[in-house]
Amino acid sequence: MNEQLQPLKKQPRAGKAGRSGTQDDIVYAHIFEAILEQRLAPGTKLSEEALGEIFGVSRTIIRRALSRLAHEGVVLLRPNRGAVVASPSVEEARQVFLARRLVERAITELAVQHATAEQLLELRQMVNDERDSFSRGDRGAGIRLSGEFHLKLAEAAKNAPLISFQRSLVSQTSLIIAQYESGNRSHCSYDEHTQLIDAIEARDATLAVDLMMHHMDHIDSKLNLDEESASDDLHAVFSHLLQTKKPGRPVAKL
Amino acid sequence: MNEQLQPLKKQPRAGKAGRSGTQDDIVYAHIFEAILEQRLAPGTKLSEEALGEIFGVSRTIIRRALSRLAHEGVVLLRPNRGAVVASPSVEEARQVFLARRLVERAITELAVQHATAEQLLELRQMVNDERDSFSRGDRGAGIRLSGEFHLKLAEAAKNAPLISFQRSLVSQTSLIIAQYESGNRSHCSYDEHTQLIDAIEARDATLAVDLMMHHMDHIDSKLNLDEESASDDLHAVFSHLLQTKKPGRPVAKL
DNA sequence: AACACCGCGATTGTACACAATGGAAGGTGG
DNA sequence: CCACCTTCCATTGTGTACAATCGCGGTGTT
Repeated sequence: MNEQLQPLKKQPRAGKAGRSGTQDDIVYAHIFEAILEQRLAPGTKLSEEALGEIFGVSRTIIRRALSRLAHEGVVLLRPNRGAVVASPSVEEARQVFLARRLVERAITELAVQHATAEQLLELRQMVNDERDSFSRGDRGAGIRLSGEFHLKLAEAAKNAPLISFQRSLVSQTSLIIAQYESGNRSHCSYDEHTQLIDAIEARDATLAVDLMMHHMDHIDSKLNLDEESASDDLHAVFSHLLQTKKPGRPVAKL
Repeated sequence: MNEQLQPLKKQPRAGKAGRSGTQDDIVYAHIFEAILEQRLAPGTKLSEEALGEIFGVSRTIIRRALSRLAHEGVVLLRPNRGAVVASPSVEEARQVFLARRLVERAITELAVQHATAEQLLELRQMVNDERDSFSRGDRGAGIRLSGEFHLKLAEAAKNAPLISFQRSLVSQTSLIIAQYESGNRSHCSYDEHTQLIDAIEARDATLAVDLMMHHMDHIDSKLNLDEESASDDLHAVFSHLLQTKKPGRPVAKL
């Protein structure tokens, strides 16, 4: 029953002993990462007790983490029925992408105004990491890092509500990509990220926004959202019916 | 020690007794309302035990409600120090308003496309309620209803992420208005709301967006955010220092 | 007299025990 | 043989007890 995932009990805590409040974040981060890297498939049931045992904490902590994940839209919390990894429908995916275009445009404009040299440097570093995991063939990490790039960009926009919203949107986008990505093409071409940074550094708002919008187009076009999504869509439809303890075994009968 | 606030124990619950899952929402809604109607001043400490006694539920429920309020930005959750009513700084207020302009523009455009006749009717009804509480002199309810109008409009836009974001923004805006509103002028002139509905019903996107942007301007202009906010700002700065058990008594010495 | 240290009280953080809900399997009647 | 109902079990929802942490006041020392 226990897959090994991460044995991580509470670590010895190299730093201050007082910050016990980090346990939530550890659990949250690990589940989040697992979902984005598709080690947890959409529709998988997230039992509180099982997770508690895995991470070595009580259900209280797990529950908080799940609640937070639910608020960001990557986990679906059904009353009295437990939590499952969200499986966004095509319509939900469309809504997320619409909202993202909106937010990304605003963030880009603001980043052109406010981004510091240091932040631009950090952004370039992230693109490097991204390229590394791509060449390493680590698809999951690639998706995650690509998301973190957009989140970092949001921070450069210096608007707290937008950052928070962007975090939620990026999370859901990553989930959607993991679920719907068509080919083996790269998810977020890091070239585009580099060009974007250049435009921002040049303080060219028009160009930057333009690049960002094209970037969004490219992400869209890599997904099977439009018509041909029948197969994946079907999977999404059924995935929340199977109480998939053991993913990969097709239980539903056609 | 016990101010009377709301004696409300758990109400007899006209409906089913089984749906105890609503308790969260009840507590959440009441605290939220109390904050928006300024019965709870910014900076007021929200003790879990006290709230639990007031509402007749255990700390577990209170904690969830507070966590949710914190996520929406109307409550500040300090680790090991408890929760206080948020007191947005001028800078934070600016960021919220910037984000709102963005979102309101998008929502308006989408509402023009998607609003149904029924939704428009509901919106008109809400404006009526708003006018009523204004004429009744119930400022708190007015602020709340005005916020609910904008939230309802977001629902007409039919985009779940935007609705969720708008809820958070409206909450924070209401708090900001409660904290910074200058005169006794009406917060959200319901005339503008009516005109907005008309424009949406006429499917005139340009006009509707224009009206909405002017509406935002008017809200801005009623606040003391710009320069003269010294006094209120000072209050905001100190308010999170006083552990105000008994609000209304100025403890800090100028 | 002022600073620093130590212990105390109050409040939050965590874990656990019990109650309640929902689904599933088994039994019975048509 | 199928459908419906009943019973049971697994899992979540809630309350509460205990432990940890933080701020505060007293006391001793320089």
